[in-house]
Amino acid sequence: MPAAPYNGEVLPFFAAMTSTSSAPSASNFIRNIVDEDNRTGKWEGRVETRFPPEPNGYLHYGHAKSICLNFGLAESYGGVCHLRFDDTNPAKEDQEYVDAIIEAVRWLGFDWRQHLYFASDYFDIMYACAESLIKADKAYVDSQSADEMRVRRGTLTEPGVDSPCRNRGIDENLDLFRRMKAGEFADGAYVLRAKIDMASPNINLRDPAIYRIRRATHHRTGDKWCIYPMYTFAHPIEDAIENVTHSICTLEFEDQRPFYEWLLEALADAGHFPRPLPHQIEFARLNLTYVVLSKRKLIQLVDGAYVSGWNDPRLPTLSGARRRGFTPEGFRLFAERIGVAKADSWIDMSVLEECMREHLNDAAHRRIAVLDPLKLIIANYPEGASELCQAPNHPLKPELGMRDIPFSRELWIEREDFMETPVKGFHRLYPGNTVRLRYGYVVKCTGCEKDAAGKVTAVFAEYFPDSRSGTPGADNYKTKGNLHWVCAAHAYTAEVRLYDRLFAQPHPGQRREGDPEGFERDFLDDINPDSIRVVEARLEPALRAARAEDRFQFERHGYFVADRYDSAEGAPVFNRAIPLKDSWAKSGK
RNA sequence: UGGGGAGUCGCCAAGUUGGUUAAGGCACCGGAUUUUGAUUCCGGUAUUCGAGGGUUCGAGUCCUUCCUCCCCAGCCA
Repeated sequence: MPAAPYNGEVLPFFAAMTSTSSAPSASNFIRNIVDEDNRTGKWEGRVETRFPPEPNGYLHYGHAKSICLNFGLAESYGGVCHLRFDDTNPAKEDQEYVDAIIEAVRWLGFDWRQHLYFASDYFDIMYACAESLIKADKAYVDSQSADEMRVRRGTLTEPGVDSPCRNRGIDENLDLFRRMKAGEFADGAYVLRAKIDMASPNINLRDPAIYRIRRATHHRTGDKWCIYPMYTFAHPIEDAIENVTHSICTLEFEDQRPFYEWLLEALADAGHFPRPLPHQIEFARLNLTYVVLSKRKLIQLVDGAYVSGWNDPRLPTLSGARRRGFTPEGFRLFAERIGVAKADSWIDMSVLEECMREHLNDAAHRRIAVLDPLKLIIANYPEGASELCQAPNHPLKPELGMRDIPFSRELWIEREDFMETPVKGFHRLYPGNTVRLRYGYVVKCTGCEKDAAGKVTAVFAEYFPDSRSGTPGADNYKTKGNLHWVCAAHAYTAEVRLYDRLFAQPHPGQRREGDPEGFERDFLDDINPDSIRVVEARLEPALRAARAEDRFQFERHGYFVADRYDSAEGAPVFNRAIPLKDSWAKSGK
């Protein structure tokens, strides 16, 4: 069914929307942990997760995996998932991103109910936590420069050495920290550090910095603060404040978990938080072929104008996906299908594409579009005459009704559906062959007309008046070919963008066989030069009424969506989300 | 060479305290239906769990040695 513009309602859960999947959630290590917690009663049955983006960029496919994981987990255990903005670094963040992130998560169909939070709302509590750490002699103010700190941190194989400030007295630490807050010192002059163990084999435990002086206007707190907590310190506190039970993050934070636990234990000892404390669990982030997901590379693509912007349909951003015609249901299916584990893995882009097809096949109304028009003239059809043929909106769902398609003497057919001298196995139009014009008549090709350059300019055929679809005579005709067409006199001519994968290589920028030793390949060199093709297509008249974001299957072509930005009332333009599978093309013709 | 993780079919991924023939999905290959060369539907596809030793009546699951890959030395998240 055509998608209505988003109206603020939460989409029903995927399982209820499609007939293609009702598989229960597969078992995974996180669900096992939750099951075990429920068995022991650790959280008294409560499941509370959170999706905690930093508002410093646009969400991409990788975030979709995390969103589906966190919200999906809460959903299936009757819990809640918070949407929390981890806005602890004012230098990088902006309201523009929080708006875009909210829109994207909502688009995916998830509901955080009243649980919309900002780390910046906790700055007072975080500050209080820092003071109590100092009072417990578990934090100190360091006056070393960043360089000095780096040098004394040691290396992967050598222990670090204590800072000269490590044994500063509690009162002095408290005084300095308060003055840091009061704005008495320049940026970088001091930093608050947790006091743990400079010789720890885990570098994250070598007295990590937890508060820094940073004069920058925060998008929410303005200039109220000149000191800001570091992620390391802020995140566990955010989880604890919100009573999060399972704090799910990606693998690179594994080494951070000991600190997460050290901090929360210390704060629980000081009476800030009750036990049990939130449990950090790490999973492998999404890696997808034929695309890049790193923020740095996405920025290069946008800034370098390799794409039209953050919502370019070829970009793996969620705003791009939406514009492309990908669907929330498709993403949920995808998340379910790829699973969750700790092993680094690469998912092939075709898996995502197939998920989109699966949902779209179920949801999209069928329409007819000729993307590369070639004139077909039915010589024995009365000139000036026309009639209406009927076609189902969805062959698998007769209840969705039919629509009328005009038919007359001159039609547009797909250029690739005609061959003057057919290759073997070709059963479309060629001189002497008979095919059915879908929903219309059976027609016999009689020849074609060519221009001086030898290019076919028109194809001729004769129709069988008693072969019309839906009439008794239709059954007397058997054809292998079954072509789509659009009446030339009634066609709606519109721009259609045919998108393809952004990169031509599964691993953009990765060294390939044959590359000279030491050669550094630039991922930009692997951009697919044909990732977009714009055509002027001839569409069946009904398509003129399509509204922004309406999705269709253009029969024999693929799934398309009316562009949400460039479509005007009565004048939609379309984007191809994904082509249909084509075993004929795949066979090499 | 310090620490933390991971290695089960082409790609993902289940595999409870060791117990008959190693889930499932995708892809792929057959075949059936089909007015989309689509969809749908059947059927097939790991004597083997990174490699080698060992324990055991029995090991993907326990022990051991080794190999490979990923992450960590921001006052980023």
